[in-house]
Amino acid sequence: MSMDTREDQVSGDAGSWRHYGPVSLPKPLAAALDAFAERGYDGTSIREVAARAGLSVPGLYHHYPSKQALLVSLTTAVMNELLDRSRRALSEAGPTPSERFDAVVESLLRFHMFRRDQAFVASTEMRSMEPESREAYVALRDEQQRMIDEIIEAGVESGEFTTPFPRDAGRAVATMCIGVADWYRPDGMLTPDELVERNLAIARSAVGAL
Amino acid sequence: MSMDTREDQVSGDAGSWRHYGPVSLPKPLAAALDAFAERGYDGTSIREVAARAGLSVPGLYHHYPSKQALLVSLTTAVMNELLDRSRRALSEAGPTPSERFDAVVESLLRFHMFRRDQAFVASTEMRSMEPESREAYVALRDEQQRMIDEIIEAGVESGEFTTPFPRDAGRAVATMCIGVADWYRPDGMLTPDELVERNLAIARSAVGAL
DNA sequence: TCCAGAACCGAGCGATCGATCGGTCGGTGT
DNA sequence: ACACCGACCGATCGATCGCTCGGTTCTGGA
Repeated sequence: MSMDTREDQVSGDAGSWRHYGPVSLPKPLAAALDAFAERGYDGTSIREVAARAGLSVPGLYHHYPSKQALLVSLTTAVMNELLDRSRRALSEAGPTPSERFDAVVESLLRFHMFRRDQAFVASTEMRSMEPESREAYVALRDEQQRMIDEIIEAGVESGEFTTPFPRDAGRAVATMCIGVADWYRPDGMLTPDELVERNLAIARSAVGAL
Repeated sequence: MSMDTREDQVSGDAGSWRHYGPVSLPKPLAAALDAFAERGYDGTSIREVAARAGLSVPGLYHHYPSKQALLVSLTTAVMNELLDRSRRALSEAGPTPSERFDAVVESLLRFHMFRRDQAFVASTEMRSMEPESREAYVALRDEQQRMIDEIIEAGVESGEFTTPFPRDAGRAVATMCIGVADWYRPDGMLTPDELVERNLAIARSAVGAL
């Protein structure tokens, strides 16, 4: 199927950071994602993943050396895509903190809608990851948080944001965006665009945007 | 130890809704709580729980009929205490939506700080609960959400809150409060009172409180 | 003093877990 | 023609899972 060697880790969509195609993950990873999202990492057997991938158990182990490797590949791909999209959103945004804030928050919101399962699995199964992989994941997560915090601080300095508690507001905004993965349903009453508009407005008021 | 028959489910603290004593859970439940918080429900063996409780496996099964019963008792106790404290906070609060909003949000914030592990386990292990128990849990959760939503709606009607999206703001506020359990650490730099003050201010601005 | 019942335990049940062994099979290069 | 390799699988490994059987020990009331 693939004409090149490495296409595993990256689900890289080269289009706009706003556009989300279907998931585009190797079949075993997609199977693991579905199973982990439904039953959790420890609640999912390697046999279940193999069956969903249309493989035997040894067939699955031919592609991935362990159950843990499935989880690590999954979470790594998730965080890389999230950071990549956030950076692209920032690079297209205007120079003011307000514009940059809107860009990152919108990117975060959209990601947690359209990559809901991946984001959910990654954040809930952090504790199932071995220390080394978990630290790498946390580092990427912190990087995302830092992006938000720095923009908010810049906005407070420039006077565009009036919050007396920039750090706490930053955490609240990130929590709200990540929380989208907990409740968003594609068949909900509001369109993604409407949800982005509303939650972005709430995020703005949380930092005291004028 | 206990002078009466039933003291299991309820950890009821009769004092102020603001005051939190130590956890006060039967030893097996406390053991299950610690283990579930660390490794998750499926990642925890019944032997691990028994060992932490200072019991043999049959000794543990003498008190609780199944692993699932441990989880159900735990989550039921959590939600009952949360709702009880929220209702007491409301009953002590003034009549205006602003006062009532502050009371529920402060109660939610404090609960997720001082009952961090219980709240965390309850919300993350929802999917490990059998349908019947999960529905009961979700019902209590929805009741808590409804408390917030109704207050916000009343505040919008009275003109005290200016948010154009009351439902979305309500979800954002609840998400922020519940998210406290994800990051709060007792040895953090800010005191619980400071964190309540800051996050309450953020919650107020999320609903457009004047 | 006796005993009923609560509280507990060592041993082990069948089932399932993650992982592996020793292969088969089809396609590719020479 | 033949060696080779990636892709895959049936069978099974030892370990561990949730749970139970058949007991023993502890304790308070009659």
